[in-house]
Amino acid sequence: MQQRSLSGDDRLPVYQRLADSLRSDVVEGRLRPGDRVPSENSLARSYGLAPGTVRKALDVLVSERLFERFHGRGTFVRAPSFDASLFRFFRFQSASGERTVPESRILRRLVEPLPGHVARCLSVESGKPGISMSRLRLYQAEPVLCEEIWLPLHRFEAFLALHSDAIGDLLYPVYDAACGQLVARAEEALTAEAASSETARLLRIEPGTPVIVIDRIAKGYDGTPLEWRRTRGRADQFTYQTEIC
Amino acid sequence: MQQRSLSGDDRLPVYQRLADSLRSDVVEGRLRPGDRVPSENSLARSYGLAPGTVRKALDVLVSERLFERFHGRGTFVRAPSFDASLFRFFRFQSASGERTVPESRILRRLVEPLPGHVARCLSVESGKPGISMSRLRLYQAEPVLCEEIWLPLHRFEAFLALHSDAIGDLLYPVYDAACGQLVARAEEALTAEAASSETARLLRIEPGTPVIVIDRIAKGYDGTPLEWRRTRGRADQFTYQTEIC
DNA sequence: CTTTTATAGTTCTATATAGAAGTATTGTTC
DNA sequence: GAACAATACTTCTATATAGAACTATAAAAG
Repeated sequence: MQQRSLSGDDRLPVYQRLADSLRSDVVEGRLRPGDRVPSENSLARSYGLAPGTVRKALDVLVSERLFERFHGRGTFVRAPSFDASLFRFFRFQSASGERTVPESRILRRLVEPLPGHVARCLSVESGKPGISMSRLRLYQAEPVLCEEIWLPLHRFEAFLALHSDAIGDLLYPVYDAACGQLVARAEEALTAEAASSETARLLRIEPGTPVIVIDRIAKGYDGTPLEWRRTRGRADQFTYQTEIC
Repeated sequence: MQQRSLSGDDRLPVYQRLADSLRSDVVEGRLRPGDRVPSENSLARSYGLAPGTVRKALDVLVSERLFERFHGRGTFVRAPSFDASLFRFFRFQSASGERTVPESRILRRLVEPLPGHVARCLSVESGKPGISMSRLRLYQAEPVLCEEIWLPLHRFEAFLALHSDAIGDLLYPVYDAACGQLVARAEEALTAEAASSETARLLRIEPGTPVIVIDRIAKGYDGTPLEWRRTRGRADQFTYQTEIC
């Protein structure tokens, strides 16, 4: 274990610089989700720091939800979890109450120029080619959500080549495996609107009925936007709960 | 400064027990929002603990957003802020873009038996008397939100006696001043529905238009539910933004 | 093979200490 | 009075150390 030193602005506290260093280990792929982070003592040795300082750096990353710690086992890079976010809020009343990932059915997948508002969100020039998808999500054979998804083609060419039945119910693992694109976090914006005829047909509801609309921009560890997604679902099956203070 | 000792389950870590002790100082009113918390050193002295242990206890309470610290100034009991929560999400397009508290107009205030679902949320028996209010909130003379509010009468009798013009645009300061009821946090549940004729009339929209519905239960520092509130606003002026990971 | 025991690793708690960095007040100088 | 300097107080950073608590693996015992 060789001696390592901290780069970056040396006016910053040491624990911050160590946190930055470890964070960039994740951003640049030297540490991947699920990987074990070196132990506090070994980090202290290899950086020549006091254990307390190392621990404080890890505190930062744990509170960012980038790492997670387990008493006696170690510290690990946390794997982000997204679908909880959607399916905690849409309550698809299963009599039993168990939570399963809904079935996904891709209705359409083709290459088209990215529309302006999507291109802006993805930080690419408007008109550049993108992959456009329509997806329907079903719960116990009932359609519950419909989605429009856009990907920038230059990052996801390998995705086009995939057979439809090679794509499971979750997309992000496929993005990783086929295109090397890791989704780290996402920004969501929630609103409501009256169902268009198209949406109403897909969700089998009356046009004009309120639907919840969730726009999501998924980003990599380095912050580059990877996917734009708009999800619609029946408002009467939706509640978002939160605590404020 | 006399020696103090920690009560509670002595199998818990010392810093947790100190955090519990300070938290109950807030719950039981010995420390109020805005108050200064004794300094880390003086807490260490008075409890006979190492400064690092005290600091760790304060870390807990800061991360709970109960306290806030200022480098060089001190540690204080944080005053909760609620209206940000609503008005960050309803964007009432003011050309200028400044954020002001909307005007409030109480349309109705009377004593009625609490309906079942409200009584349950307020942890009182169904049928017990409550204060029922309708309130309209206006932004630049435009009605933007309408609210139904219920209070348990036995805690808010003094509120009935108030003249209408003694009630400002914000209710929680009045609850505190008139009834000694401090709101510490709230649980909110958000959904959408089609506007009823009543709601449509108040908000000056077409019946059937999607509206956002926010149910809120406001609670005191000790967790007792104090107020039930249902707020409705035009969905087309609403977005809720969040980051997930 | 199963169970128990030892051991080595991990995070977690707690102490003690020293000084840096930031803020508010008080006193001094002009 | 205004500007500056000294001060006392605050939180913040960093070090060093010791042992508790927990987990996984390896060794020993049955």
